[in-house]
Amino acid sequence: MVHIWQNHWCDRMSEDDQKIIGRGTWIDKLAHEMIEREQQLGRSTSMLRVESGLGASGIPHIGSLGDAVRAYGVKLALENFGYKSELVAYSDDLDGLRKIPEGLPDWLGEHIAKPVSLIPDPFGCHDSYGMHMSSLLLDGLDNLGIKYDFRRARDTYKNGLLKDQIHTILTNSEKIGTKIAELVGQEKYQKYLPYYPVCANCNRLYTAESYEYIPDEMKIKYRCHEAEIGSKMLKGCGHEGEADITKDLGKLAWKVEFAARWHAFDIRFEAYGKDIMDSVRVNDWVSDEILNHPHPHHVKYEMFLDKGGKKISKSLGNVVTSQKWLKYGTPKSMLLLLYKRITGARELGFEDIPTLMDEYNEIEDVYFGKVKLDNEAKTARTKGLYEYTNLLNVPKTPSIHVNYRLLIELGRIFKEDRVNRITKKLIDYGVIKNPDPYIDQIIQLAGNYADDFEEQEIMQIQINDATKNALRKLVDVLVAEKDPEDLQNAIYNIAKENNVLPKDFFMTLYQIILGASRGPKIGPFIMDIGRNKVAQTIGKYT
RNA sequence: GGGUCUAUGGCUCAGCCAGGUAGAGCGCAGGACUCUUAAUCCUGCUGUCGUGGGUCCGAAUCCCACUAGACCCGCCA
Repeated sequence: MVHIWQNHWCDRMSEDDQKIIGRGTWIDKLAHEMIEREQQLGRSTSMLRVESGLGASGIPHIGSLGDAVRAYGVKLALENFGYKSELVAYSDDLDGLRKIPEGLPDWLGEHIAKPVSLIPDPFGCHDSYGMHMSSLLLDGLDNLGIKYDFRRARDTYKNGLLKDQIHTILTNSEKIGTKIAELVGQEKYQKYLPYYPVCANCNRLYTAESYEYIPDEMKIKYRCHEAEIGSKMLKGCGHEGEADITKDLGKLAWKVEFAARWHAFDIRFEAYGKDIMDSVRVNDWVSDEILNHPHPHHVKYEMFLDKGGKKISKSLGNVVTSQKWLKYGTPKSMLLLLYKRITGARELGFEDIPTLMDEYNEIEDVYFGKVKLDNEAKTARTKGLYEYTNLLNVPKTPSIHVNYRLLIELGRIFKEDRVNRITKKLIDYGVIKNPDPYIDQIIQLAGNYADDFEEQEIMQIQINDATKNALRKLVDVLVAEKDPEDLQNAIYNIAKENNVLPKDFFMTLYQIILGASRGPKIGPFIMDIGRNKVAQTIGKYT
């Protein structure tokens, strides 16, 4: 009966031409749309380049990483459809430093408004502040196995790669200024040129105001005066100068810069966060109408928010970074997070790691056919998600699955010699058959999680005289030579003999030994820790 | 002023972006591990899917309106 209906539905679905595109994920759909659009535009499809911008002004959080990871996913999908593609990772290291990120030294204050690539690295390991921040992000990408073509704003401008675009934009500045006001209501570019030179005297960016462009010489006239950065007024140095747009340092304003880059690098796809939606609208127009380069295909995504629903700020210190994530979760758990979906607001925290770790195992089971889903399209999509999570390079055999939450629980209990003890427990439980290097790794990760996110059960241990007597008896038993299998019973009997409710006695023991109100079966557990050691601990309470 | 997202069990959320049986964790109830307490495991319970319309054979899912909350833009990048 049911089958007949399902066939009926399937017929319907195929009549509606619901063919699965690529591997059935949003990534494939996006790549497909993109290819169709390029064909309609009649542009060459010999190289479909995708881009991701990397902020370089603060500690890169998982959102910045997500932009690049997802762009890479699109690249993979394009290749899967038979096209050549590459990912350009572009570091905005000519952006000026606007405020000192939390936790970084105060002396950065004197570098406010300077391009981050001209500020010394506070950590002392890279050529500049900007390069340090970019490197953190690139390191994150490397850890995930993502390949990219790295480019820097500083080199791009210094080598004059954008000079033609800058020239065209500046000679059309009036038209652009009017359009910006019309599109987003921002009027300043009706007065000023959308180009910020770096002041040759004081190295500052936003204080140098450009007031005239000399097309024949490709030079900008500017004066360095006071400007408002954030909520603070910043004094300019009063310098007046000329900047050569083909080689001197300076940069286009964001409202027009993407367009210049898209044209110069021939970019066909770039995702963006909703915070720069307006800039993208303007840039699309500039790209289409001023530079005659049909703008790249886009997809908009929501920001990652912290658990309180606040925007994760790049300049705040305490955020979810890929480096911290990998302390608790595998690279694949992070890729799964980023490839699962792109739409929707997301409140994100480390507490999502356990779910993702286990979810990876679930989709792996689907991929290898161990678990069947009812719906064909969903099966395809889930398999596709698994493939992208493995960057289209799937393992030949499934990994050994151990529930991550179980490992966290065990991690809270076993702190010393953790890997060996937990492995032994897992074998006792029948979860695994033999020790395994991969499982060792997961135990480490879950152990780190247990250590850093221990739920602090603040409780007062109340011990009455009867309990104290019982505890003393127990210590006697523990230090004596005794057959371990009797221990569970012995504890139970000691409680009863001393008129203590077994339930309460066990709880007291957990509180003393674990600092928690519950725990594993206590007899074997005490044997695991060592009788003498437990006797000592209990002794302190008698 | 402009824009986006969110609303699903007691709690936290997944499912929605490619419509086809309403899901998970926590919690709660019962059971298994020779006995009593707990880890763990198994089973079960908890739903007018924010409101009102629309499309469809079929809507948590797509469209429109509304309500409530959050966020982004209107400095700058």
